[in-house]
Amino acid sequence: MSQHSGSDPEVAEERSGPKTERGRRTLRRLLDAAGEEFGARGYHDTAISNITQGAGVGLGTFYVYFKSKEEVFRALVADMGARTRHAMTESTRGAHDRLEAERLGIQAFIEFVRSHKALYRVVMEAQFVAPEAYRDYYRTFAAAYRQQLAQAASRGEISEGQDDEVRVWALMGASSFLGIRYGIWDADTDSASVAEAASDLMINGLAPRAAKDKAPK
Amino acid sequence: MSQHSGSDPEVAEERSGPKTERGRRTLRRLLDAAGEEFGARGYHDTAISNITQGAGVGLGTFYVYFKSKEEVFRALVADMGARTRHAMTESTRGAHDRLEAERLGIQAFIEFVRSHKALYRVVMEAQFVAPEAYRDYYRTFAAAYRQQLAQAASRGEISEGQDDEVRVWALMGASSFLGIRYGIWDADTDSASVAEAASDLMINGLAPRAAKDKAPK
DNA sequence: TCGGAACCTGAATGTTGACTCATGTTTCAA
DNA sequence: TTGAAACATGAGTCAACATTCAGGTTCCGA
Repeated sequence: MSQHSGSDPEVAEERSGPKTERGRRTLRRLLDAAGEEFGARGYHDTAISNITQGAGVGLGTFYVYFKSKEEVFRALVADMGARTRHAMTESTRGAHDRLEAERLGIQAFIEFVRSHKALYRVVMEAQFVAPEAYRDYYRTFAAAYRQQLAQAASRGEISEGQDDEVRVWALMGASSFLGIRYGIWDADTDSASVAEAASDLMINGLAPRAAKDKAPK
Repeated sequence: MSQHSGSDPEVAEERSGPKTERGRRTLRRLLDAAGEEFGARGYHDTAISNITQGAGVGLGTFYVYFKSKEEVFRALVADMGARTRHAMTESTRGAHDRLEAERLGIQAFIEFVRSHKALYRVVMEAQFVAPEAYRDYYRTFAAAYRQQLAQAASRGEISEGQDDEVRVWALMGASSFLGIRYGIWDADTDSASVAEAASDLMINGLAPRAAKDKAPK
């Protein structure tokens, strides 16, 4: 929950993070508070003093741990990237094939956004506040996704597409928008049925089903 | 091109816009300059003085036409909404059926983003600067898109989906991400082949093609 | 030719908020 | 016990705007 991923977020300290337990605790409080505040008010409407108050530390303390306002923000985006990938990996672990994994992934993503509304907003705002971090977020995700598709295709579970990079971005875009639409704007809709409808589209496409008991036209 | 849509953007003037030709020209210059600046530097890094300098007018003149910085921004988003819908309508006009329209639409969207990079950024940033305007942008788009799908389904051109709202958002998301990926980040890739690969996914899905000359498995 | 409506202007105002720094306080190894 | 490394602090600095305003200038009908 508050493990903040594997690789330490880049903190101000030239090398290594806090040296003492007290320091690590303070860093964690600052990161958590920053997530809350940025998520709730957005980057520009969040003052450093909001964050330090949220963390229950003095204003100056912030600059003991971060070089700038932007730096915490970047750390949060990187952290979210790791968490998102982790959640996706977990949710699709039990799938029997890629097609099932797609459905599970879409549903898990919507639910992930729902339960991390604030932090997910941070990721999206990164597009404007820290474009590099934003691109990394999606590039890393896309790379992992591509590999999944390639393996699935070689197993014959999905078709050989014309261009997996394109497929991956289309799929990420679909999930992303569904995440906003049903994870944030309309968080009451049953996520399973949304995922069912969406994965039906992603798996079978828009084309009319070949008629089985009825001649077409 | 610079018609700025049908319904006037909401200007500061309580009722009606500029009364004279000079006024209309100044308003247009301000809107164009605002689009340039916001698109290039983003909302928060753009100062009103940047806009007025770009438009070649005095600082105070801005407030003759707009109540606030946010107001121009909203006007720009609304304008872009109209232009986007217009571009999509035009590009799919000649399609023989909905499946072809999808491919044309994806390609047209990528090209639209390419040729309006700056303004498209404005739309995306609206998510944080003017959330209402952002939601309107997509809601209006979604409504029109749904209607297209419903009609196509009744004509038998596409399958009856489980939930057209979900399909529409997935499709918009896919196009949106492809627009960013291939319209902004990598604007050199041939848009036709991206659209071809993407529409193949949206039309036929990920599922392996039913074997015609080879038994499955 | 005149008056007022429409339009233009940029210096001045006021606020906001990121970041610094000089001065503590706490921790802990020797 | 001690001193120095690590950590904490918040008043003060400073630059960056958004917005206002009081005083022009231009246009046009009568």
